[in-house]
Amino acid sequence: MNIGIASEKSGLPSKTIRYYEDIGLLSPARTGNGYRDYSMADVHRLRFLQRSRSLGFSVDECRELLSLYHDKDRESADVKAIAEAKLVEIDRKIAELVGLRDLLHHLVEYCQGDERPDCPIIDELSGEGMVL
Amino acid sequence: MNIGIASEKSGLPSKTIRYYEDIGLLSPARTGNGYRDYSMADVHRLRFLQRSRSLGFSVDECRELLSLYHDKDRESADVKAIAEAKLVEIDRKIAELVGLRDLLHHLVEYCQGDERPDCPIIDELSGEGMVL
DNA sequence: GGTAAGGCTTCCGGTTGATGGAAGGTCAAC
DNA sequence: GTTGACCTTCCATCAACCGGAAGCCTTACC
Repeated sequence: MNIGIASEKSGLPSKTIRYYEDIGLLSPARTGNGYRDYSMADVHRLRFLQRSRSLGFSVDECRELLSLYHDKDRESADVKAIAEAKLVEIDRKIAELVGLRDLLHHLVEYCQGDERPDCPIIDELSGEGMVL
Repeated sequence: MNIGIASEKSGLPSKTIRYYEDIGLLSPARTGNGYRDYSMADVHRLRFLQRSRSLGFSVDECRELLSLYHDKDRESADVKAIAEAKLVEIDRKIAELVGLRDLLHHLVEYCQGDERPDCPIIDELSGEGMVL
């Protein structure tokens, strides 16, 4: 199957699929004319990558998950550890963003948003604010 | 004042300060020996940048905020609009991450995390899961 | 047989926001 | 006079791709 079809089936752009091949995440067969030829197993692998990436795993983590996926003797604890680390990281990111939002929200509320030049947001950024 | 001092005073690494100059965010004077020579106004500008970036504004948004900062006739509404757009974006990012966390959390809870190979996380990623 | 469209190939460059390092000039102290 | 800290420029690298150019391959249509 050509890359266009693999792209449709996996939900990944062709560009991304070639990129994943470049960095060694898969190596499809080639037909006589030099076209890449994807098997169903390749597509499966691509979908795995698409799902993992959309769950926030980095490409390197995906690489690790893929090797665990193919390791029939894997221990589920190994997979769980990766997922839990990711969870902690996501929680940290959320907390950081919430803090950011609260601060920004506070500033926006205090800003009149009219035609006058007084602006607590600018004051804050310039170091003359009362919040930070 | 040399870049090292400006770095200390602004809280930005020297590398970053030079980078900001490269992309046209400031242009300090030079002394006879070719060293950059920062004024207090430069340092003020750098702190403004440091604060804006840490509030999640992109470099281009910082550029815009800086020009509003120096525009004595600015309307606070202009600044507020930028901040509000950023707020919406941050909220969207938070919602996305929360969704991600919930899903991942769900998977981690269902995973035994023992020495056996059965793993709902891998099942999910491989498309054999029950959640997605 | 010609040709036009669309899909495929490789390769190169750009994105964002810096960061690391090499090679070399400068300055202050001992 | 030489060490060490600081400064300069330039070039490369990171993640995870995306866009586009130049050039094959295949298929359809006349």
